[in-house]
Amino acid sequence: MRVPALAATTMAYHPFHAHRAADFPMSAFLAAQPSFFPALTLPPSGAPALSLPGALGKPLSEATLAEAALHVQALGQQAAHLRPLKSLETEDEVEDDPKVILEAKDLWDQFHKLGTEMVITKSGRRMFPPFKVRVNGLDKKAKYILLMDIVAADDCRYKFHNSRWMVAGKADPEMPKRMYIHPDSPATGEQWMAKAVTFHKLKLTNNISDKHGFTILNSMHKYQPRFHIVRANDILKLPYSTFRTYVFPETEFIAVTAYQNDKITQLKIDHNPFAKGFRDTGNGRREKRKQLSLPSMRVYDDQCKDRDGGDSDDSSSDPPLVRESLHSPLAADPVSLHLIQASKDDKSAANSDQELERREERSAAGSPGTQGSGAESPPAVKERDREGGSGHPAQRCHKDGAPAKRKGCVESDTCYSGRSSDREEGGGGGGGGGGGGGGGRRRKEESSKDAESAYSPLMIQTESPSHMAGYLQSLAHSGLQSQQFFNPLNVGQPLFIHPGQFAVAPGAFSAMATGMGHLLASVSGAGSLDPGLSSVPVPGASAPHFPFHLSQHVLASQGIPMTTFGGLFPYPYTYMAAAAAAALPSAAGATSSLHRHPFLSGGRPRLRFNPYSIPVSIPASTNLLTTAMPSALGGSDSKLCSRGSSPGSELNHKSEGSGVRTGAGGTISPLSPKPAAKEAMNELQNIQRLVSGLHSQREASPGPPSPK
Amino acid sequence: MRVPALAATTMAYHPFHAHRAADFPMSAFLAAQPSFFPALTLPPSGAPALSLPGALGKPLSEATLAEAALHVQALGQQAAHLRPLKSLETEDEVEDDPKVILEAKDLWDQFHKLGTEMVITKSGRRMFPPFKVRVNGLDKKAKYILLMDIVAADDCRYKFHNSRWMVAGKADPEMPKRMYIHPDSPATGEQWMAKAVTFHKLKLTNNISDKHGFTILNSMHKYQPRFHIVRANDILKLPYSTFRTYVFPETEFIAVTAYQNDKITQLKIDHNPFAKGFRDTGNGRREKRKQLSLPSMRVYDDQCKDRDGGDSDDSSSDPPLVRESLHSPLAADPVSLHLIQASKDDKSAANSDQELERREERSAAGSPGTQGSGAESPPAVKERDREGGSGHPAQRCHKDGAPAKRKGCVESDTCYSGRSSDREEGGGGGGGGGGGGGGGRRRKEESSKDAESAYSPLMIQTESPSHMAGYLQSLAHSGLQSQQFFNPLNVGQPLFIHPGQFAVAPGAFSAMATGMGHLLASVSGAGSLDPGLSSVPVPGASAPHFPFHLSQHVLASQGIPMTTFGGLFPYPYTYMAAAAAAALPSAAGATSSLHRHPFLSGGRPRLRFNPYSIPVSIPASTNLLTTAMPSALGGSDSKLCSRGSSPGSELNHKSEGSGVRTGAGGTISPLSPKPAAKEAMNELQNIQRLVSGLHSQREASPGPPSPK
DNA sequence: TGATTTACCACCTAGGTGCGAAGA
DNA sequence: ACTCTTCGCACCTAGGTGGTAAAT
Repeated sequence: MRVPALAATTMAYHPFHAHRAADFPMSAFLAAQPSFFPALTLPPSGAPALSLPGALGKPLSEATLAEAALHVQALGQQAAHLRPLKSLETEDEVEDDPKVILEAKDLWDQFHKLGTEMVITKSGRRMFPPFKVRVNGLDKKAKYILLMDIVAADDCRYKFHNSRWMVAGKADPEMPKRMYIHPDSPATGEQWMAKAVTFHKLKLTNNISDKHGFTILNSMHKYQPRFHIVRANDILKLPYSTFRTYVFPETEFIAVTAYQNDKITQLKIDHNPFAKGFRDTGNGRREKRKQLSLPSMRVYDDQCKDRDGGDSDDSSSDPPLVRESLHSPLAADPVSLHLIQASKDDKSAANSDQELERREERSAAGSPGTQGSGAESPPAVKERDREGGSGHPAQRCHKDGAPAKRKGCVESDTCYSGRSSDREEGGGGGGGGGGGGGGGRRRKEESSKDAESAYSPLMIQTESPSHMAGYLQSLAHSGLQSQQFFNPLNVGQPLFIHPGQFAVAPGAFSAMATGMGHLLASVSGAGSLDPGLSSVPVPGASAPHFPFHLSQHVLASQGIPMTTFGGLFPYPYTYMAAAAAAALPSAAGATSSLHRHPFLSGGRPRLRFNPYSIPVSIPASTNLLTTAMPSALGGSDSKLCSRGSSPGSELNHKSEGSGVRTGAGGTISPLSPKPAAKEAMNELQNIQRLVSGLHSQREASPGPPSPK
Repeated sequence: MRVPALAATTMAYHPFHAHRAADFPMSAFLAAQPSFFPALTLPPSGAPALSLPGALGKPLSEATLAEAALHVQALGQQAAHLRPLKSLETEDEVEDDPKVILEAKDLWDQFHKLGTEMVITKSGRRMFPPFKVRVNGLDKKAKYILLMDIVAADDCRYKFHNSRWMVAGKADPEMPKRMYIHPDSPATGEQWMAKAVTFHKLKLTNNISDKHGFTILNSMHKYQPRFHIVRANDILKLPYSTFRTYVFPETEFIAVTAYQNDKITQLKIDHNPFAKGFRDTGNGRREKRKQLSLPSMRVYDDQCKDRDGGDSDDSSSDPPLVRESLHSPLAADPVSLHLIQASKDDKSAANSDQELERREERSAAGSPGTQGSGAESPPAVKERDREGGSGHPAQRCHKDGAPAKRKGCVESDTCYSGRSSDREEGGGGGGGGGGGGGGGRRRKEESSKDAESAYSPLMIQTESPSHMAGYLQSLAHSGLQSQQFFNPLNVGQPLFIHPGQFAVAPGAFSAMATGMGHLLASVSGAGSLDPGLSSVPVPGASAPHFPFHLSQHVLASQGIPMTTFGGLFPYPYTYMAAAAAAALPSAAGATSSLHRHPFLSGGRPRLRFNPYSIPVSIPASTNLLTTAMPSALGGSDSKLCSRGSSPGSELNHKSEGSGVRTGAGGTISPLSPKPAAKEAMNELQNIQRLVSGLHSQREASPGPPSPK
């Protein structure tokens, strides 16, 4: 147990890319890299529920940042150090150190291996493996707002051909993405930690005219869900707050209007209670899917009825998640077993009783077949940071093949996590190793430019009402139902450990996160690559549009057009940080980052903005600047995590041999605050351009991010 | 249209009655009287969405109060004056003037006429006519918390014998009642006003060990739902905020474990979509209820699918409400028709477009059979107030029979709104006039004592966190689902007009409400009586228990024991004001009041407190003091509103002849602040007694309240 | 025996699923 | 042909209703 695998992440700058009218690909960039801005990811192993100062909102000097980064780096290599560091005081008077665990990680992994597909319909469709996480390490009394959004994972459009996902051209323009604020927000850390936080209310649609506030996606495009934690007691303060973003690569998916991969269909039918009618239980379910002998029926919903305490989010009808590894033949992959086992091991943040209970449940119910014995050596990750410094490669391969960069598509037939149609396809038992797609081929499309340190790590905690207030008020947290089901055992445990939990100078991490840190390192569990980091502070936005999406249903019911949100952003600067996710075996390799305003500000109805877009009213005149992470780092990854790996299609598919857990060779990506500033400026300008109708097409600039 | 009927209410002091261990009957008192503390009720007719200063929390001199009262009085007689008064500045910088309309009032009326029954089950049961209101007059930007609770309506236990509800003894001890905070709270006035606010998530149960946070009621006991509006941007501030309470007498009901009155059963089946399976639609519904020929099927759910915009509250499965008068034979009561018509008339707060739209819908969809032509001469009500002044009888008989006092039960076979088993029982068309119960017999059980103005209109807006914070945090507004259905036409329109909308000295009314005003007059629509008013400031409570019930489901899911709430109250003083509800024909005669902490503080598990109970730690040594409203005022009422009227069983059952609309002879009840003060003191003492285990039995003191 | 209370059930409403035919 | 998209459906999950019969 306790694989001390840590991956230090570095910063990467991605050129601001405006290939879509009024659509800021920012989100896409971030999504492209499993890890975003500065953030630390550590294996939960041995990490008790640290309540270290996760101070937010304080600017930090670069020097401090550097130190912090170093600290992180050091820590990143020895998770054991986490505990002793715990005794630091926070700046914000609030001690938190969020740790996020993806629920039903094994189920997600099963889908991920096949190439997850999510149906999008006009009327809105839920995600099937429900996006559900458990959060620990929050300050009990402090209030938090939890959100999630779904951003483009790359620039490609796909097609499912010959049982494989192939890149089918460049991505279509993205509709502005919305931040889905968990209906229980804001709530105290204690409340959030009391139960799993689910977002099953979030619905996906392909209806660009959707009035419900659902997330509009493009069919046949790849997306990456993201989870954000913001310490704020009022949604009105969201814009001025620091975001801690967590990305679980295994939740990546391709939006479809109809399932393409029969295996995915079968997996959905096998695990989604609502599709029970299609199971081969003797009843007359539809034809099709006969070939795939799927003896493992009802694995998902059995023993899943909500445990007491239910989960959060609202509504009632949310099917229970698989508590542990499924015995479905598709899940019999050896790799799965290993990962699952690991999951059981990671016991980070074992402070709360409930957490302990959860663990116990997990262990007790653990499915023998899928869980091996934890303690695989996690990938040793290196971290290097600071402005202009060389990048630190964030290891990441937590059961996945070639991580690499995402952005950019090669219009070839490179398969997307094609899935080992051959492997583990057969029936019951353990499947073969990594099957599937093309080799780990990756491209660095993001052109990294250096921006002048035009702005310093300014952490403008603007508390002024601003014009946004109006929008906010009209939305103000609208309570929705709290979920009552879903209480599966914690299968996947996030390996991410927030910087706050490290004993760096008080507030160091927070400062980084809020102001310009961007130095946080992320620990990648299995030697996964793509430690892409990007920090994109955007100066001078002053538009009043409220980019948050409080609640799809609520808004819809209130007749509040989603278009009300989005629009120009009222901040002088916006930061976005990304860190490689820790990918310890079994732990949900969440990629997290600290940044500000990760949401889109897609105001004008027709002008589409990505969640990270921040239209500003500054005279347009420059070009984009984005730091690209070394996407082709996956050398070692290829071995352990190789799998389909077309330029834009190999995030984390199919976990391979057990070797995954051992940090594959890591590449170092640059991690410095300055570049971020420059980038911000550039982004701003870019935004300007976009706003003014000038759509610049982002070009892929291969090569690792240039640290400045 | 626009029946200018106005009823001025006066204050009545009811003796504090402690017939139940640790249970403060305060709530019962309030519930007993349709009107509570100082508050104004005015017909919405001609009253555009006034945004008058509804300043809260400012003390006012008695002189001012007197003036205000006079003003109110004058206004009460001429609704037209309302508009000009609108241009006053508020003290709180917030302008609001809440007006509440009960949705599906006609349906409620139908039930009320028969004697509404609500099933309570171990697993929790919703209320059927869903408690749903529309709110107007709120400050668009200010944030409000909306709540509701259900308090005992009297001291009796009932039994259904010979098709009649008879008093069957004294009430059993009440379990602590919880405040059900609407899950969307806090939200802006704009949000609240955008759609109907429903509380269908609130569930009733008879399981005293309920862990879901449902409202625990005693079977065979009568209850009165109440609605509260609190201007506060944080639930944490609830304890220190002013409550504006609205009571809709027609929502009174008797809790049962199984329906007693077949007519009620049939009405439920006819209108509750979920009971559609029991309708006589040829299908094989259960036997029984064959006798009641009920041709009006599906009246409720037809054309009721939620209009866009849905209603608020959460969850999804909330059946739509009848938009207008139902054509069910049971609804054919002539009185109903009249009232309904009136309801259509009141257009107060016609400022918002949506409001206008609603009205249009209402008119358009109005059911001919049940709605007559508005413009019935509203009951001219007289109001007299001021300290020690003679009481002003709040006319109230809004389709109901003898209002009278509630508290106290006569263990005889006096029938409870027995209902006109004979009348309108027959079939389809319009029914007869008021059928039913016994004559308007009422008793003044509350002994009115004069208390020295020991305390002044203190409006302690305690903003300190207090110990309650802890509880609050653990509860903090938990978002629940927003409702998506229910969008019937606005059938019932509240006649209540908050004092704030009158042009008295700025803050005058608010002061009254918050501090000790207790002078607010309430306009009672139909010459109903029971203008009972009671103000009960309770000094020196300091317990930390949090009496709020954020969300049943949420709390339950979070495993937060409801017992956490309740307990001693952390305020030095608590005021409760009651005003007679305006009972214009058709308008939902909501009784409203301004007061603080209307919720219970029932801390000790076994010691039950009523919502208004405020255990204090002051040395016990005095006796109760409650101002009793002239319950026997109903001379004219008897004629118009007579109906079953056993001491504790004749709140508002069966609307009688059309005369209801014309202010029946009004009796004047005393309305003065001083008495209130005294009462407060007495109540305090009473509380003391209760806390110390001394249970004093309240005795009915006949006769109108003795103003000081 | 009679008054209530419970547990269980059939029947509904709501709405989440993938299927499969029909479009585009 | 193909590749997607759309729409109505059958089948489920969730859970709200009163009936019924048994229990209290």
